[in-house]
Amino acid sequence: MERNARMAETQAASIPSRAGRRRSASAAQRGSVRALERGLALLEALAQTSHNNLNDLAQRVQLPASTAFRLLDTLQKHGFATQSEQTGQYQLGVRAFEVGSAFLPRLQLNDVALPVMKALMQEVGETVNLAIRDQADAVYIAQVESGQMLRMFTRLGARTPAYCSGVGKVLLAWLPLTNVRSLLGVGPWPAFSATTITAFDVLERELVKIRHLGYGMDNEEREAGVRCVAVPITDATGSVAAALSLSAPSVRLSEDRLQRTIPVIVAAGQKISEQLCLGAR
Amino acid sequence: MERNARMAETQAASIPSRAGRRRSASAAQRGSVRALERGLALLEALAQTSHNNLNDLAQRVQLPASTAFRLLDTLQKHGFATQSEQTGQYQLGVRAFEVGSAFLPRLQLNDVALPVMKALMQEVGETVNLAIRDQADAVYIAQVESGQMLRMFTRLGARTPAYCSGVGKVLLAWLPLTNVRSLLGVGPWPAFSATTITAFDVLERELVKIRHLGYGMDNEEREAGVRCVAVPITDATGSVAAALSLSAPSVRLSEDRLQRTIPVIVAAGQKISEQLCLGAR
DNA sequence: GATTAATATTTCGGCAAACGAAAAAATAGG
DNA sequence: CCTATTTTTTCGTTTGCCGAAATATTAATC
Repeated sequence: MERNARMAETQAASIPSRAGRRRSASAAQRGSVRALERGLALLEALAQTSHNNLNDLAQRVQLPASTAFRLLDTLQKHGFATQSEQTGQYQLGVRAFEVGSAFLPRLQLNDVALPVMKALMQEVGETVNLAIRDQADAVYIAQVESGQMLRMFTRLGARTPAYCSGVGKVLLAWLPLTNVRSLLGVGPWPAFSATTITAFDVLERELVKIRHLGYGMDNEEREAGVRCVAVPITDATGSVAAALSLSAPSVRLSEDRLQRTIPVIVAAGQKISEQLCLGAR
Repeated sequence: MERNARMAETQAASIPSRAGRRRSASAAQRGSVRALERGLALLEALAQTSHNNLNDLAQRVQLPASTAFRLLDTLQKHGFATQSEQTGQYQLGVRAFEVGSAFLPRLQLNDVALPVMKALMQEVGETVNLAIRDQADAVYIAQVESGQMLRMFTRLGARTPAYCSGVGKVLLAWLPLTNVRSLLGVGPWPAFSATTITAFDVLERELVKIRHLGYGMDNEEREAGVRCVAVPITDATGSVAAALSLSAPSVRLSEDRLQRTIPVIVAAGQKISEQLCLGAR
């Protein structure tokens, strides 16, 4: 509260004494370490595409080539980037992967969630995903793919807006409404399909419904032809830590089959939640 | 070649003109961006343990607390770190995971390797791993776990010395011997079990054997009671890009069963390699 | 609930360290 | 062989980082 107030003030008014420095294009955050910020920006740029030459990268992060070079060189020395010997192109390094991998054990994934997810996939025969929330997005952190020929493609670590996905809406549903508003803004948000929710009041009603039912649906809101059912995973403190979802092509997920499937997914979500509580010493 | 010569020279002789600066404790790499280096060090520190308070972190990366604070603050603003609201402890952020996840598609994992790995696991009923080499280590980048009660535990993204693992030795086997020497040094290397190879000449003979047979074994060299068979995966250029392995408790992997299993693994490796060639436009 | 201890955050002046323009070297293309 | 493009190095300038120390915050102890 007090903290938020102060931060907002700092960011908005910013540096009352010294007058002429704010308009420096890339809005140097107050108190941030620029060199690190730039390095991280390069890391993200490297993560986006796999073939990057120096000039492109420099352009994309808005830096002079020589500066980008020095930063990339540093990233490389520490294994966060590599440079192809022949083409000279830059790629993401293994160390980025190693460090990133250390993020997962947070939810006791392998021990708790994955076995249940596998069983669920077996029972229903469709792809099962686990996602957590980051700001206004859902980030997929685990998945068990169905053996079906036609199936959803979601890369691990991929991110999708919360307002238009099953997992996303579930992750928002138990948040105070004011938080939801400050995360998403008041809309309207871009539509990905005919059924995408783009207005705040519609989303609000949807979230109420999700809280009431205990599960959420994505009825082709992100992508035409794809439905999904999502349930919350709660941690030991009782707050929503993640969302479990089952997603399938609409053609395979008739209203009938859907209704029969929902209890199974809900049960799986509860099972994971319970085990998380137990595991929390 | 010419490039290597120059690099070696630069690294070895280094800074012929200016004399007195090299011994500055944390050996500031020539031409590296210090702030970024320090930030990356913090990122790695965050990846090692999940509960980190400021002072511990600062200590571990050898920085004054205020400096570490500023860097962590920057990491946090960009989502690479988070700070627990109540305890104030720092953790790795989702963005680190997202960025790291982008590393995997390099090997067309989901499309090519994983299906074959799944099939292999089904057929043999033991855990299957995929690893790549980074310097003198092997890093696990994919795995399909067996349903067995007793099974190997290897975290994705984990790293193991190359000289004492099946995948590691395979990843070394087709490297020029001089490279192997400069990567590993001349030994002796620490032993993890009774059978760990600790001397260079022993390893050298082992690598010759692996090249000859087309597969490598780890006979409890890393951990007592664990055997594994590993085969190389070659990319479109014909060089060894990764290693595929099957690992199992020795009690389940008798000499007899082992011999019958080897051809299956070799075939799986070849299948992945072939498909990688095709996929390389 | 006052006192102490431990830890997290902010301040601030000095100066190393990062910066970027420009030159040089390497590489590719014609 | 020359030109065009991209990568790498150099170097003088100054900015933005640094870290000691002050302050705020939280937890622990009596």
